[in-house]
Amino acid sequence: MPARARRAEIGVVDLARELGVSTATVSRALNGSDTVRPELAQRIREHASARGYVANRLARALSSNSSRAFVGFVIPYVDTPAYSAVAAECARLLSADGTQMILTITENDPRRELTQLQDLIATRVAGVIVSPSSGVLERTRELLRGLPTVEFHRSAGIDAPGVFSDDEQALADAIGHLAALGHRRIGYIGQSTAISNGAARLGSVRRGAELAGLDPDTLEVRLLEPAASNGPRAARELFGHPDRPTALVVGGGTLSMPVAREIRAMGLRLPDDLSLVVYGDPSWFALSDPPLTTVSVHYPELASRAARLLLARISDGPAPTASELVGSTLVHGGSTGPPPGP
Amino acid sequence: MPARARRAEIGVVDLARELGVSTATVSRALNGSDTVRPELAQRIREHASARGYVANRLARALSSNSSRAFVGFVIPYVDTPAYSAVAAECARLLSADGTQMILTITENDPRRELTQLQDLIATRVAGVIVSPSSGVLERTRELLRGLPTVEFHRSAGIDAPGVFSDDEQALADAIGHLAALGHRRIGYIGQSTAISNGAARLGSVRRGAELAGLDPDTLEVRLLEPAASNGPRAARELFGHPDRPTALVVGGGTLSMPVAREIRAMGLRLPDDLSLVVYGDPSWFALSDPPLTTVSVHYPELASRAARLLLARISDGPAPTASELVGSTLVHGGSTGPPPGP
DNA sequence: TTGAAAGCGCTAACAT
DNA sequence: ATGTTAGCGCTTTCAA
Repeated sequence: MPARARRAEIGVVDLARELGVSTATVSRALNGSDTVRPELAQRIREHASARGYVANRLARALSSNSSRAFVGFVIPYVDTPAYSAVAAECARLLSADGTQMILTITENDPRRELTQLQDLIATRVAGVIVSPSSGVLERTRELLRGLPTVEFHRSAGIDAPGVFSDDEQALADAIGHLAALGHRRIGYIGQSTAISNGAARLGSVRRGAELAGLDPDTLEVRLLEPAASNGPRAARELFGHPDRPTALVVGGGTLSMPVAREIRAMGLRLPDDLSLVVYGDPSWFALSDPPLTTVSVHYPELASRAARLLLARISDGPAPTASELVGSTLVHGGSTGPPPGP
Repeated sequence: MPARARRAEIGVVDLARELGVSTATVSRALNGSDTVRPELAQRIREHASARGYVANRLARALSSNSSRAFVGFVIPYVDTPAYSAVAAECARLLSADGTQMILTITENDPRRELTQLQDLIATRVAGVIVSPSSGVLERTRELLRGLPTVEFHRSAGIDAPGVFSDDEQALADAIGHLAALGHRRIGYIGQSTAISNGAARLGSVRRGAELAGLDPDTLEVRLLEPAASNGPRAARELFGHPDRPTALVVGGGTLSMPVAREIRAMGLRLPDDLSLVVYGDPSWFALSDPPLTTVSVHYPELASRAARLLLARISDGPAPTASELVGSTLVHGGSTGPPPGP
């Protein structure tokens, strides 16, 4: 017969005792069940709030075996607008729903991703919003299939609904724009095709080239894992010699800033020596002189859709099953112009 | 006699039954208690992992009335490096400790801040890392006092240890640098003194002026709530006319980018028309031409100290009580030079 | 409409 | 070193 530690906080039993009702009635009143006499319910709620009662979310979630107390938010990084903007908006919307958001950063490491997902399941999260790593493990896929899941930015190839940026048009526009200016040798630095959107974006760029009457095979392509240090190296490879392309399109949010910095550090003038199109949030590239032409992704829109999708999935209603696309747009800065004359 | 829903997952009782031991022994083995015969413990752990057992964190936290399952991370915004870099590092370190981080965004709204804190307490978080809003409510302070708390960036005036950027030297250096270049009329756009570090930074700037032999009262100061839209307005007020200061120091991470953009939009050339010093992470200002001189804050260092401080506070050892300061440094870009000639 | 009591899955006090 | 059992604080079934 254990003698547990003192109980500082007040709980349903206290309320019940103080009001001369049962804990069941208290619980029902506090959860807005309609089987409690309205006047009683009112009295209970008032007393609870007067006593400063706050329900223990752990106990609540453990008891009602399924609850929406927590959701997991699993992303590779958070210190880039592609993720931080989405994290902010999701935290906002979920908080309004009374759901707490557990943030985990995979650093694009599949093993960490798996571990974190297991831990989230151990917390009995109602669902997860996830932007998968580039090498999702099979076991991770299985776990995700057993959980209300919403993907964003990247897909792990499970059949969960997701929210993705549709860059096809904007990337094709970018190539078309460069071709119209007279560029014939165009470089592309993008994400590895191991990442779902890496493949899609490369496809869009190639299609854009075709539409513009260029042979897609003449594109000078570098596909990278989305780590900051990879971008600059690719930039030096492509542009570190006189016989270089006259234009560059960067197809990844994490790559854009480092590549742009490297280009700048190499002393190439925009757009005189090189025309540059980056990817992401144009406001981050507005300080550049000239401001950079950007494939602009609408992160807040993407975020609110992702959050809404998850909320719908973990609610009682019909679960949405279709993915959603948010179109990006080409925003003209001043970093593109005619190719340098011979 | 309730007949609850099916139990899909396996639990300690299953393991105990299958191995012919008690649940207590299973629990002890799994938690690395030294009172279990090593060989048995080993067998239990192997069996558990073979059966894919994952402990229910909710039950664990509820039972052992105090646990380190969760901590809260309460910040005004997350889509700016000052917060996202810290969030990333804390998530990393806490995750390594097996602690899950619940992210909440206050949007600098004191009422939301209070609600979120109450919800975190309801989840029985082991502690919170918090960057308070500008108008922390008294009730919020009380709650924080009852919780292992670590502050960063800003202080709510409770006596919790915290990690802060010490900008005194760097800001004084900035003013000194400008004065040495010949500037006599210097503008300062900073955060409201309602925010702890707003007051500190203003003090540093004034002291820097004194040291440089300038009258601090000649500084042209605008103190703002840290919302993105306030910066540009202040910039226009200070520089939207011919009789303007010749230099500007911005003393806030959220203000720097918008102010710099506005300066640029106003057509002022750096450093010919105006010398500019911003605040934050220099890599975000490196794209500018010239790169901006920056009071550079060491966010990752700050973050790892905050996480470590919280981990120490919620551990058994002696609780750290002292705040830590991380010095910032003035990083010279090319945005500062002599004042324009008459 | 309300109450009694059985869990949710785990940990820990006490006994052996 | 191991087992028994009483909780953690809530929700929910069943009975009244």
